Amino acid sequence: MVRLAADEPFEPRTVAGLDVTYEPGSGRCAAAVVVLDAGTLEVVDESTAFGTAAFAYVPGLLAFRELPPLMAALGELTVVPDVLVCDGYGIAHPRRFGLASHLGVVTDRPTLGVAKNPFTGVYEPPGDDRGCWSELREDGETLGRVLRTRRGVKPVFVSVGHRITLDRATDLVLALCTRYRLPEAIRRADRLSRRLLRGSSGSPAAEGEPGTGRPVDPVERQQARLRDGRAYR
DNA sequence: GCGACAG
DNA sequence: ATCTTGTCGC
Repeated sequence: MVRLAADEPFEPRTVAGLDVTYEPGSGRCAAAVVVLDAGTLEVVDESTAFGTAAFAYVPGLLAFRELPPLMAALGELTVVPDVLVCDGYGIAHPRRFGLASHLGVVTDRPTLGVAKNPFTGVYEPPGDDRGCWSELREDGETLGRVLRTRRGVKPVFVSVGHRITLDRATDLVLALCTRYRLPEAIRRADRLSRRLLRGSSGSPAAEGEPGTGRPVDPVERQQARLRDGRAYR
């Protein structure tokens, strides 16, 4: 297994953005993963999965709600991304283990979290220019950064998930924010999951690629990959 | 005790 | 997260 040393340059070639969209009334949801070329930001691969929320949203338990559909979607990818950009928090969590942390451990991939709203910790507003940031702290420790990705816009909250430093996470987020407040990878995943959920009313299991000898069910396919040691190892 | 609280 | 039009500003 290839593992980077703490001070080794981190040059991801592919970056995955992840997101889940929910249907208003029911617990029906759609997860999407969009993989971009880290240099050109062009789409390299994308995958989706339908799901049903197992329980109502509870602050602090987001990972347990979104991990299943996100893992199902990840299992549909044809590539293993170099880093996962999650919609939410990593270490900046009441128990220091948010969605990005979970996804990192389960996939054994570098991960980071980008949140649109504050959760836990205190901070001062960062400067108005793109790239300005302030520390998100709690109990004398640094949990993440409040980062301005565009001049004058509301900052985002960046935190480490797994196998990445806060410096690299910050750099990567800025590199992914070329035109909007949020990283391009997350915006793409958001759009895809929305489109998927809107454009389907009945059968929640109409996904899959026919003709391939692999399992059509996302969960089974992911399990098969793990058995073969080909995914996230 | 009360309020706040990622998506 | 989602319900939702127009509107102000760069």
